[in-house]
Amino acid sequence: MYEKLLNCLKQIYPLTLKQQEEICKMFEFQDLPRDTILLKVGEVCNHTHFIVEGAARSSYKKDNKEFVTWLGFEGEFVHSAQSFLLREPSLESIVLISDCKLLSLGYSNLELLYEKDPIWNKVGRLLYELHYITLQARLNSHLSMSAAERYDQIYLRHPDILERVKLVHLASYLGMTPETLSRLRANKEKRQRIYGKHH
Amino acid sequence: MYEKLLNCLKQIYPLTLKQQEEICKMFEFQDLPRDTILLKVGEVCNHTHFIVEGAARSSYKKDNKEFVTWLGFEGEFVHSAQSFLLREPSLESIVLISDCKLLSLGYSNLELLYEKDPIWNKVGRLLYELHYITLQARLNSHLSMSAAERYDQIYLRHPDILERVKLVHLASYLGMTPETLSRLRANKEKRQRIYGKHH
DNA sequence: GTCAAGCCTTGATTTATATCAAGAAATACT
DNA sequence: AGTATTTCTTGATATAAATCAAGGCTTGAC
Repeated sequence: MYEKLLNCLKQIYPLTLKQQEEICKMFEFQDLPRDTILLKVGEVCNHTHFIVEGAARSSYKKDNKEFVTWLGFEGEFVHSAQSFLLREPSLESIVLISDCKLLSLGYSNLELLYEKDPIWNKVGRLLYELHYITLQARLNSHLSMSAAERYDQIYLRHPDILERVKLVHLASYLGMTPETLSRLRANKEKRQRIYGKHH
Repeated sequence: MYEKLLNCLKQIYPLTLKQQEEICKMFEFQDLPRDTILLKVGEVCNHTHFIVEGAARSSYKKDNKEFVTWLGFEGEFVHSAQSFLLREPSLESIVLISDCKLLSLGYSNLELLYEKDPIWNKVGRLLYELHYITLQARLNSHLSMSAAERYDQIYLRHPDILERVKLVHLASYLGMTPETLSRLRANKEKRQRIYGKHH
């Protein structure tokens, strides 16, 4: 149960057995059905959830439209960074896309960890550094890529996502309408041939 | 000279006098003219620069077009996160927009700090957490806002930017062409009146 | 198996923004 | 000061993607 979590953390930084034990004690296991709402807009996010199995999405609404800010899968942490870290009402909600096994860490438990052993500040720092780099790449894809390029990129890197996430949500995550995504999917082969000529 | 740096850090986390001294020793002062290239694409970013005075931009090229990923001013740190943290060739370049006074911290000196006192891991973590939240807000503005809304937002929050940054670069930073930004600027009052009716 | 609900696709049309092009302002250069 | 270069504005046109609208699949419920 805790293996995946420990693997994830050990990839960031080597941990002693004692440290591994220490951190596992802080997490609480949850087995939740699909469509469970982990966090609502306006609530303060009090947990970060490590996804052992399943998938989740973060999103917010504006003008009655849903905007997906994040899609998370096995081996990743979910929370509203803005709410969890700044201790303010969340601007986004978090909902399970499929049945999930989660390991959840409360904010106060995380604070205890930070106080107990400085190693956790280091792990936290490294985790956030990586998240930042990932997010920057995503922002760049919006600055300099077309809808088709963004679709092709995710198709290449995470083909599995397409099957696990509803079209509407993937479209929103990629910053386009479901209709556009549907058409891109249908035209895939055609585009591929055209690109081939140039590159 | 070091005041601004220390103020910035102390706002993140309180520092003892000893710690303040310790960190200041690690920074090197630089007074550089506008258009100085701090980092080229393909080089490994070996410093993070704290801007004491002046402004800088990060950007990359694609299809001969420049995309501005970041604009930085007094009181902020500049570096290519991807290159500095992952120790790889940078995907973006960093150029000074105006004459700048910088306090620059080498990667190896930062590592020394991290080893010397665990407090710096905490400070680093908090800094990156904040950066992450800021970047997420920027991504959201691309997911759910129109070009006009993005312009109006920066106009409200950082009206000074408009005067300090060339139109081309601000446009790129906001994810639009210079022509579009120019027109938005010209239409500002007209839009304001229309918004007024609805909100 | 049939019906209903939700999800995806496809087509026609509209719209925001990009592109292309030329001229006007501003800035820097000698 | 006067010219050259860069930067900004404005207009005309093109285009990617959104919106509107309808129909066809899936999936699940009874």
